[in-house]
Amino acid sequence: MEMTVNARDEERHGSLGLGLSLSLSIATAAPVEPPPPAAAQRAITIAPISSHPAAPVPPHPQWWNGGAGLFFSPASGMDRSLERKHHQKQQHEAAFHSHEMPFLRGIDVNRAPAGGESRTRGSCSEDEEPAASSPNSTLSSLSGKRPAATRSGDLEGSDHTPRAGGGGSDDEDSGAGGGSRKKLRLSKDQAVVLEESFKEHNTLNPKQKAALAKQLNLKPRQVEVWFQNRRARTKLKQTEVDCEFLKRCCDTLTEENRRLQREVAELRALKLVAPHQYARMPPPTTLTMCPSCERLATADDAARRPAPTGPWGPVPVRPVFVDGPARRS
DNA sequence: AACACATATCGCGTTACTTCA
DNA sequence: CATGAAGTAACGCGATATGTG
Repeated sequence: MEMTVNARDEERHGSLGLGLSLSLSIATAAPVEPPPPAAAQRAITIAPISSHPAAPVPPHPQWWNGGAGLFFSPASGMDRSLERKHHQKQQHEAAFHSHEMPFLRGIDVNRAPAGGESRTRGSCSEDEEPAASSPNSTLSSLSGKRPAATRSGDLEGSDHTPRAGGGGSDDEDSGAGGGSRKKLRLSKDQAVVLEESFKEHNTLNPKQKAALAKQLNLKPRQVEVWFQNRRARTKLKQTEVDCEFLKRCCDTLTEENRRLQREVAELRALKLVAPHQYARMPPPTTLTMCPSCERLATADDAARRPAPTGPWGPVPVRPVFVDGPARRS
């Protein structure tokens, strides 16, 4: 899906959160490419953002609905740097005040950590905590299928995947071209704790990261990676939801366009057949723009439609992806 | 103050591995 | 059992922010 490219642009420019540009001409409503079938198959919980204010919504990219137009305020107008600062400050404060994460209590899924790690990107103090094994995790294949990536630090060479032949101290063997990307499967308990943490805040400050890693007997880097992937998943799901939503918007506008075209044709015909009558008629259809929702509407619409949420009818509500861990049925 | 550099973190795209139908 | 698809941990890279000399 090309949306990822747009999503990156969107992020870089920090303007439109949709990562999709819906260019709709009234005359020619551009068809929106349907999402891949996989997107439709996945179970996606859609919660209207306006009707469920208490529902979990993506933390800082805040959407608000402006009718047919979707608006995006990146963290209440903050740019990315400010947003990050703000977020970090928020989290530091949270860490200070709560001092511990309630969901971390009673989690002892792994055994005691053993050994350290080396990192390419410098040594973060909390990252230098002892690494841990994950006995509850499913161990990946122990035979390397390809040379380890060039990133010598991180999880490569870590000891969280014990070797078949015992040992399992430092897996430097992975670095010298013969290693593999050792992928552990997080245990259910670990995943649950991470999910709980993610629900509270989708980014972690170093303290939280370290605490979480310690509690789960994971490396801080693993926690970091998990959160990064989790954010990516959330964004992907939201993009899929957005795609569906925009498709529906497109369909609606296309139908509206057809209706207006028909109306124009009828009026033209009427003008040809009975010009006198036509002259006495009030202006047939006035295309106006709703000031609040920026929706094109006709005078007929205004008279005809009830206005529960907007001057000219219900305002389309952008669905927000409310997610849990993705699980296959 | 301006600059260079190191470090940390992020998003994104990708890869490789695991799990399951 | 083999296989393909889906899920996901981990990686590489570039961008950005921050701290330090």
